[in-house]
Amino acid sequence: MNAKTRQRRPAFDREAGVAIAQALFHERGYDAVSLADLTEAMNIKPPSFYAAYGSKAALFERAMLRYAQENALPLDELLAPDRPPAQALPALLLAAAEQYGRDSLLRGCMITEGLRADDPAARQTAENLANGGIQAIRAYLDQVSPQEAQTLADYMAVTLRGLSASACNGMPYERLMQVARTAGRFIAHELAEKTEESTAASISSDP
Amino acid sequence: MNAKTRQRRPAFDREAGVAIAQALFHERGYDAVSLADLTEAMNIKPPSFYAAYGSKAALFERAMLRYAQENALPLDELLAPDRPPAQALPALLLAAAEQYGRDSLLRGCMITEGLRADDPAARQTAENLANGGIQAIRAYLDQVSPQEAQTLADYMAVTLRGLSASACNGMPYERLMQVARTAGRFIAHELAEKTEESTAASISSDP
DNA sequence: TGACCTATATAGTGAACGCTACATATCGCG
DNA sequence: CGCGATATGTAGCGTTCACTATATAGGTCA
Repeated sequence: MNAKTRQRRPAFDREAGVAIAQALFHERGYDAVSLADLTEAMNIKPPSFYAAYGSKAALFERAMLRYAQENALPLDELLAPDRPPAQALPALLLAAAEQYGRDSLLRGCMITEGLRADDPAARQTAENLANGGIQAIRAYLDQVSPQEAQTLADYMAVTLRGLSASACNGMPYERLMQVARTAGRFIAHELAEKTEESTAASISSDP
Repeated sequence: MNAKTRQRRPAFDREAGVAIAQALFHERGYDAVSLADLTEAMNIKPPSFYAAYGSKAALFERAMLRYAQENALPLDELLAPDRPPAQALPALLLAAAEQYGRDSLLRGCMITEGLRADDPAARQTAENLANGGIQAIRAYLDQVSPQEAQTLADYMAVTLRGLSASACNGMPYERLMQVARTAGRFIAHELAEKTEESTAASISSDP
């Protein structure tokens, strides 16, 4: 008993509470989920809630971080620097559409939709996470296609937000995927033309 | 009479009130605008508000109808049946981006963003108007490019929603326009290829 | 055991929400 | 001028919001 000086009694599983909150926030959005909704879903009372999480906004941040870790797109793999953009960007769009439309209840991107929260603190949290994703795309494009980086990054941002919003508004999975395929094909065509124009340019042999 | 403790002003301009509400709802969204915000902006008291408009949701509907009449994109002209889609669809995207990003305060599409209202009645109103726009695009494409109508209509819907969401989240006007130009060029390229493929094919001349 | 400590439930807090009962002020009309 | 109809201001309705003061139940240690 020397090692454990004092054991915290886990009267209720706090991580499980974060998971419950994550689902509720993803399903309905930050503002539409009330304290009463959360405490009822967790089967606890408000004082336990505040002892465990501090505030609704703080729990939202934990829920979004959990979402980012468990559900966010693997940008590191999708946007590996040795991957040509004509392959990476369509793959990213497909992966996004697949995730946004997969679960009929948890539609869209929790972070992207969190940008619309009325609460400033919650919105700021979402903005920080969303900026991370956008900057990852931008950093990748700065390496592989610096001339078109800004335009392509903005096009990706707009398309991803449109996919998330459309998913939230009920566009079926198959049609979301079809739009992602279409946008990906557009990008691939555009990049193919650019490559043809600059024929003898940097030839990065792909493994 | 000690003093006229209560003064009453002449009747206020109800249409002007709708215009004020339209601006507030567009700027902040339905849920983020409270009755206190509305009555303060109109310089009236709640009973006058309810005598004039019935409810917050009813005023939102009037404000969105006003928006649709005054600010909505001229789909009839942009999507005239005799206009080729390779010209009409990019023009629609450009017009949308132009409108969504023009006013730094009234960003995005009021109807599209109204789809996110928590209040069911307000959301239903927005959905009815939004469906009208989508169906106009779909009806145009059914005429001019029936084979690709569904996919192109969905692509347009996703891109328009992405443009509106990105505008609301602060993407600058010039970058919105650049994304719209890019997406429009993608569509034009795609449709040009389709036309080349079916050059000598069955030319079912529609009158 | 019994002091100690933490997490819990009871039962609220004040503020803001959309909305309204009521009395009073203004207007059109004779 | 007076009367009815109407619209407005004062004041407050009931509800819900995020959040908390207080006391107790239950586990951990001496």
